[in-house]
Amino acid sequence: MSDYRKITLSDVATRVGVSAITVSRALRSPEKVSVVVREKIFAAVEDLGYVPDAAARALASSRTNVIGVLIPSVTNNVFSDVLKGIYTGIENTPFDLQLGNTRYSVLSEEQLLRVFLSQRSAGLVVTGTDQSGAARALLASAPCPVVQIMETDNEPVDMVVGFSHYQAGQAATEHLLAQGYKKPAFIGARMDPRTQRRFRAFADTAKKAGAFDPARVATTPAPSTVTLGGQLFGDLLATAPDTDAVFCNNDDIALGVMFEAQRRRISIPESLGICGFNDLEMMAVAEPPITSVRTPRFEMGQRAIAMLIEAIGGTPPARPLVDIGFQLLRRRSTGC
Amino acid sequence: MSDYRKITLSDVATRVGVSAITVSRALRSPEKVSVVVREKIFAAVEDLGYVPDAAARALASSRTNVIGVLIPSVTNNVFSDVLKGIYTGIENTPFDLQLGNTRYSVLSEEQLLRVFLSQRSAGLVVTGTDQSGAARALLASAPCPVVQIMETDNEPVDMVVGFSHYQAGQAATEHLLAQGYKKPAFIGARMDPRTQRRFRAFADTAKKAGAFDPARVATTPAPSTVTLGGQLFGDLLATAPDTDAVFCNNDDIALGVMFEAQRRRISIPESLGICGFNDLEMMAVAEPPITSVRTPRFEMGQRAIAMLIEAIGGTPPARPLVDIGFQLLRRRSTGC
DNA sequence: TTGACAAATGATAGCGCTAACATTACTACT
DNA sequence: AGTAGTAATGTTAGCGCTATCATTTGTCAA
Repeated sequence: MSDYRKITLSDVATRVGVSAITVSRALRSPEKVSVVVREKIFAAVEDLGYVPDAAARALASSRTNVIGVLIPSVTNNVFSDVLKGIYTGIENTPFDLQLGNTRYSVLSEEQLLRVFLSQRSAGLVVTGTDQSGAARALLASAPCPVVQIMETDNEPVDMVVGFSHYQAGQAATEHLLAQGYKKPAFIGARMDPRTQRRFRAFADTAKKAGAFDPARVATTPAPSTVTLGGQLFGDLLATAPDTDAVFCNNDDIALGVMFEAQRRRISIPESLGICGFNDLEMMAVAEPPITSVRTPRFEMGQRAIAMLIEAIGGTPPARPLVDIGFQLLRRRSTGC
Repeated sequence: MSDYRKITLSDVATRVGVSAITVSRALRSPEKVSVVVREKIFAAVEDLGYVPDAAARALASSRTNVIGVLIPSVTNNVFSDVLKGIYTGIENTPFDLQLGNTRYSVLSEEQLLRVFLSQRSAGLVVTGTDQSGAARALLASAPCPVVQIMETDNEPVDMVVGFSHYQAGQAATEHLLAQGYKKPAFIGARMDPRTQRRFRAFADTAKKAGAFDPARVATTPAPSTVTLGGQLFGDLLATAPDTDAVFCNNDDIALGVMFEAQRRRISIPESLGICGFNDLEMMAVAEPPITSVRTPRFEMGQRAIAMLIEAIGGTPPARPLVDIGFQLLRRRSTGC
């Protein structure tokens, strides 16, 4: 690779005996080049191992094949599942991904957005609908399609794929109440906007049933872990020992609650009902299996990219708002 | 953004009253520009909201700020922890990340490598040391620094940050034997090269103690999940019901084994010892807590990027081979 | 056969930046 | 004051590709 000269368009052109622009056309819009020439060009490309220079193309055409993706965390299970869907969605397309980690900061998000826009991204995927004012303005006037993912509770800028976190929280809470639990609690970590909507749903629904007590709410801004779930459950029992059910922020928290309950010999589901969120794969096989709300994370990523690519191609989807739904999975941890 | 003309270097230059190249220098190597001019330039950049065009820079300098990262999976916990380290490592550096998902295929890996090399990546991070012959050749003659991560068992191409999976497997197996287990089993999914090295260590170590029985090995090429752990454990008990300990491929499998054992009322650690691998956060708080081998995944990513950036800067680290070690965490699941 | 028109190909310029060399401004010393 | 030497800035050209417009070739009807 050291004394290796880069193979360029004109190398291919010379080899075939045509001009560089014809090679460019053969690669970009093959239908504009005669079949004979086209095939000779493809053969030469293969032969020489020509790989187009993305930077040169971007500069010349002032377009890129880069889709910018803004997510708040690279480690969180939720987003890695969404990412997997996104990666699957761009497979066998000419698009590349550029990931931006906002770390749950609207300011980082705004800054990354500026970078992506200045680099003429072909499209953008952003998480949630709670951007800063400036960021929303940037998105609204972005020269490329934008998909917001994760939630449908707010008004989207362009397209959106998600589900209603409020409705999901409501469904979970109603389930706990329907199972006969009288004193439900909420445990939440990393109270991001979506978690907050779920909490609001919990509070509203419990209130309506006369079962809401602010003492039965344990939250923290720290990122959620199984350990933290156990600790918050401990805190909760200290202030509200009569708690008989917990709606957890997510499944990590729920697992922590389960382990801590087992440690304290609190019987699940008799003395304690547990409901998680996201339905991680292990929830179904835990002992006992844990009730959770399944969120179609992989599909969300896939759909988002599919819509984006369609829109980049010039045919924006008829329905720019996709509610991908959720599903309450009733399991033994809530007496099912 | 629609009828918005891109702000370029010469816009800034005109504003300040210098030539474009001076602005370029002020941004690239500030020490070559007088303080007075430099500050005026910075002010103008801020003022106009100038953002350099990465494509133009790449084309002109035939260098990029893109570090290519090749990992076999975007969802696996192990790699998402490594990724987190990598992301942390490039924070506040001028570098961007481009992720390539090889999906455990050496062919995909080779292809992605070609793309990254043709796009003049500033540096490369690749997973493992088991590339295809062609890929190894590409890496060996790559015009940029390369860091291999995850394992130190093989000869690296350039730099490497990892640990010995063989030694880790040995330590785990010796621990099971030392705890008095006589009939240890191995359960593994997604038998990638690193898992295979751990298995080889298990087999060698058990053999040496006269405790190896091929009937007590359950593996599958499918990706590991908690559910799969439970199933493989069931299979294992069907063929080797006298198994008294399990060394698991990873913690997901170990959790599955634990839940399945609980379901079958097999007491842990009395009738069954369980040892996992990776030490996911929840292992310490599971009930019972599960013995595992802690692997410094975050640190591995961080160190890898730090070394790479040093090398890109022209000062390759003195020791290009970093064994970052591992740690056996003895917990109740093996009677500790 | 010729003209009209479409299809196929080519020539030219320029995207925004930096490498390489050229020039000018400044400093220090004889 | 003059000169060498360095620091600061400028000029020119070109990275590899594509947009735009120009030209050539091919096709078909009259």
